[in-house]
Amino acid sequence: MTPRQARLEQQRSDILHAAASLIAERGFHGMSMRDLAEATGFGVSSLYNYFASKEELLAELQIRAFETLIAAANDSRQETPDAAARLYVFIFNQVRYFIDHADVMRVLIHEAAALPAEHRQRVRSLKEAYFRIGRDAVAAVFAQGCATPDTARGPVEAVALDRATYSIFGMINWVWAWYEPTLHGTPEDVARSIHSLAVCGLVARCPASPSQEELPPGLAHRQVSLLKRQAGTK
Amino acid sequence: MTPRQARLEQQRSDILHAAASLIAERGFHGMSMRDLAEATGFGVSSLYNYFASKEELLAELQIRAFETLIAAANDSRQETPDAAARLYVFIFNQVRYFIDHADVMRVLIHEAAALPAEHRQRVRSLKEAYFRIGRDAVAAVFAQGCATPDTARGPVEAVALDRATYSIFGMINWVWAWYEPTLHGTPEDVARSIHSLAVCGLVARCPASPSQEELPPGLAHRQVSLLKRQAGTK
DNA sequence: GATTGTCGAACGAACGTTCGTTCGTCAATT
DNA sequence: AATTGACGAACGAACGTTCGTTCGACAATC
Repeated sequence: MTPRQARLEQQRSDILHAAASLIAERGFHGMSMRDLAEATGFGVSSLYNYFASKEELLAELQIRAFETLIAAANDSRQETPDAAARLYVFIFNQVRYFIDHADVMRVLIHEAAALPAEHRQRVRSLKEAYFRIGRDAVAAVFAQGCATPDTARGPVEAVALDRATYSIFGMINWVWAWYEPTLHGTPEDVARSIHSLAVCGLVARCPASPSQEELPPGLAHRQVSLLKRQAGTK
Repeated sequence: MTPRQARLEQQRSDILHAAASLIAERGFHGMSMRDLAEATGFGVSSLYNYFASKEELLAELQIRAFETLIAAANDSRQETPDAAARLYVFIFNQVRYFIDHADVMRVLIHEAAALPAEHRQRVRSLKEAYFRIGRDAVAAVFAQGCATPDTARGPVEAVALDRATYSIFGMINWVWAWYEPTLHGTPEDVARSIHSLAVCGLVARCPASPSQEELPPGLAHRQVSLLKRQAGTK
């Protein structure tokens, strides 16, 4: 990659960072290109050297975010054979990512509908791919639980599995709305609470508590950065 | 109430209905007063006979919604002595309300930050009051679970209780993002899935399954309507 | 019972501002 | 000499809001 392209990519990334912050604060329609220009230090018109329109800027932001999320989830997929532990890794990765990039998270959740129809489909398919990864992790835990001798549950229907998966995503996605580092513990605490609720529930005796044992420090704890910055900047 | 006032209230309610739908679709900043005028059949300026500003319209929408939610939750609070069953009623009420009024729900979740500072505080206190109701229900289930002899859990710390409560709210609040009546079962199915996940988890043997027994058909199933319409008008 | 006055309610037009976007220019880099 | 990238100026459109006016219903007056 020529230094020309590197510099261009760097500045596109900077603009996306600033845009994520502003959109998270005021919504897509609430952020003006003049706001974004002031935040980045560019003139208003210079932004159009990097993105064709305001909408394409939003689309690029969401696409990059989901691609990063999917890559991180895939990387740490087959680390451990235990289903409950794998689910914990999945939950923790996403929780920490959302806590580290709260503004991007808000954009992902809030502004899917603001996209033009063309980019909508691309983002939706990425979202569905990510959902399937999560559902596989949930299904594995489900199957493992059903295999225990003292439960008489039959095989889980697909609809119920979908509902359970969406509910678990709900717990994770809602973190942006309430989490305060000074009030609610570490990201690990949050991930443990969610995982424990998902696997064991509020009152049941928990047959699998993988939250205690430490995670492999490699891929699972790898720092995922949505909009990658060049080394040395900021 | 004089028929004059009744008519005025009726039309305020109509406008709020239309606004909820438009804001849910495009966001607060994405809805223009001209859009709202066209949707309601009023002229643009006539809207200002009913609301002082666009922001006050949003504030009124949110305040009414939370007041309705709180009233419904309070009504069905002490129906049954069983903690798990009470939690189910709480979950089901909110799930059904969100399914019936998906647009209002989206406004509540998305547009809290768009409020001016004055109304912000009022909405926030309502939200906190509602949270406390939910947390009490969760705490009761927690305490009941801890009392069972085969678990060795100590008393639940306040922080963990908060995290669990927020997570359960997350499952419920996320429903708007995925629920499709033709794909994901009835509202009762959704509430049962969430409640089962909250109380029993994915794999644990469930000590309390109150979802099977029917609910009292009175207050718990009472239809809650956010923006009350006069009888007889569509 | 006709006339008059009051007032709420709805409107079109226009306000000043801000929106996203385009264009021509010009300095800096290659 | 050629290309890139940053810029201010300007565009038409749309924004939230205000204004003056009009219309029709209802009570009080004659």
